[in-house]
Amino acid sequence: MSEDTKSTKDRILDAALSIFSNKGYYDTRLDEIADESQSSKGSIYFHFPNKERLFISLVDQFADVIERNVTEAIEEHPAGMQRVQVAIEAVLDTFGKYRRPAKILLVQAVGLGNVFEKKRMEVTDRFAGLIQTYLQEAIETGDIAQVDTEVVAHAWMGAIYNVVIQWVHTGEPEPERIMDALVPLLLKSVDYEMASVQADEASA
Amino acid sequence: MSEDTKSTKDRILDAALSIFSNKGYYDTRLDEIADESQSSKGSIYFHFPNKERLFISLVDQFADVIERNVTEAIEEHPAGMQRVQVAIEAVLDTFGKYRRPAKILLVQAVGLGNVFEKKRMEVTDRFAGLIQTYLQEAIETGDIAQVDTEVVAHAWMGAIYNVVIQWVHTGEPEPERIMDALVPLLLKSVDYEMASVQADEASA
DNA sequence: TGATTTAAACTGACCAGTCAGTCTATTGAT
DNA sequence: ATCAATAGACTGACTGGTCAGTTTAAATCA
Repeated sequence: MSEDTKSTKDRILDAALSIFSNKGYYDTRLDEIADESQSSKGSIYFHFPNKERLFISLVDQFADVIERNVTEAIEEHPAGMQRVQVAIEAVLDTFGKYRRPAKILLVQAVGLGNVFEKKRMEVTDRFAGLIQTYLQEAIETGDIAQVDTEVVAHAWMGAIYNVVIQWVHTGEPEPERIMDALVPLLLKSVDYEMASVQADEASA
Repeated sequence: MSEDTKSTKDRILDAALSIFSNKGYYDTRLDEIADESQSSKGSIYFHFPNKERLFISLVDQFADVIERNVTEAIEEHPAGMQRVQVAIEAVLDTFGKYRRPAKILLVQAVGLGNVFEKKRMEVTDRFAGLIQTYLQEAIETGDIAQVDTEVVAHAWMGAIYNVVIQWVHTGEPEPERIMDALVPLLLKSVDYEMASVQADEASA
């Protein structure tokens, strides 16, 4: 499916992704999206009710991708710390593969005022909730000692986000280096010495 | 110094802080700042060249406060991991004391487009650089083993930022709980078992 | 043909930034 | 002491560009 056989809606989404991720929400003009998508303003407003929703649909779309990748990666592993590790790796892997959506979610969707802030909280809570659940499981299976799972979850998310943001901005450190340094760091922070999980994704 | 004996410029800064932190940059109207500061639009433009610079001066102001607090807290401690610990505590302490400036720096200054992004990078790099330096010292003194200080620095900053952001948004977890859970977490992540540093600030 | 989709011109609310003018305080001259 | 001159701080009505969103008409499809 090349660029010109795609549906107009998809072309609009692609263009929006590209421009929003570069310029941020407020510096992006709908006319520019119309241009870049080889369509028109009317088209945009046919497919989306307004600028806000167009942007938010990009956020949602990517949040879904991440969540799907995590739950898929997890299901073939037993409950406990191994799941936590696999989940982190799946998130990092997804960010690594989709740099522009990552920038939208982690950078451009922040600080846009309260409407967007609410949406961001929603996504954030969704992920933090996931991490908390898996951590709780790991505590119950005895893999790690009792910890404040709420703080740990948010701290981990922040750590992951920030390292990825740095990469999104500068191209450094590369995903591989992030994976090598960050995963052990996070696991150690709850006193878990990791045993390397066989490289599933890497061979795919 | 009560509200009405303050200089106009200070009243403008106060109002700007309050409104920017609540509504974000783009949803803030200069007319509203003029209102709230009991001054006028002309006055704002007398003291600041434009909206952007007014906002940025708030960011700078707070970044300076943090850096000062950190360097002050540190100087009475010996190089090594104890400094790292004290630095983290000083940052958390400062965020805890200034919730609104914290929100400006951590939330409202993100995603505003490239001008602001540059400024944010500058501040971020400044702090990450500090942390990296202290970590490097701790490695040299043998307090901790070799680690990827760049990744660790950014991961820590992200962890701190994100937990604080959560608190800024929801009021939970409270600073004390953050301090209790987060500091050991971060130190453990580089394999350092902390010995509680005597409570300097607490008694002040 | 008629329903959907797209193009392009158009509208008008909005708001950052301007500026002519006022107000207040300080200085210096008589 | 009184007045005039100057400067710095401040006011708020006004403007002009911008751009999200609308409208209308044409094209494409079923």
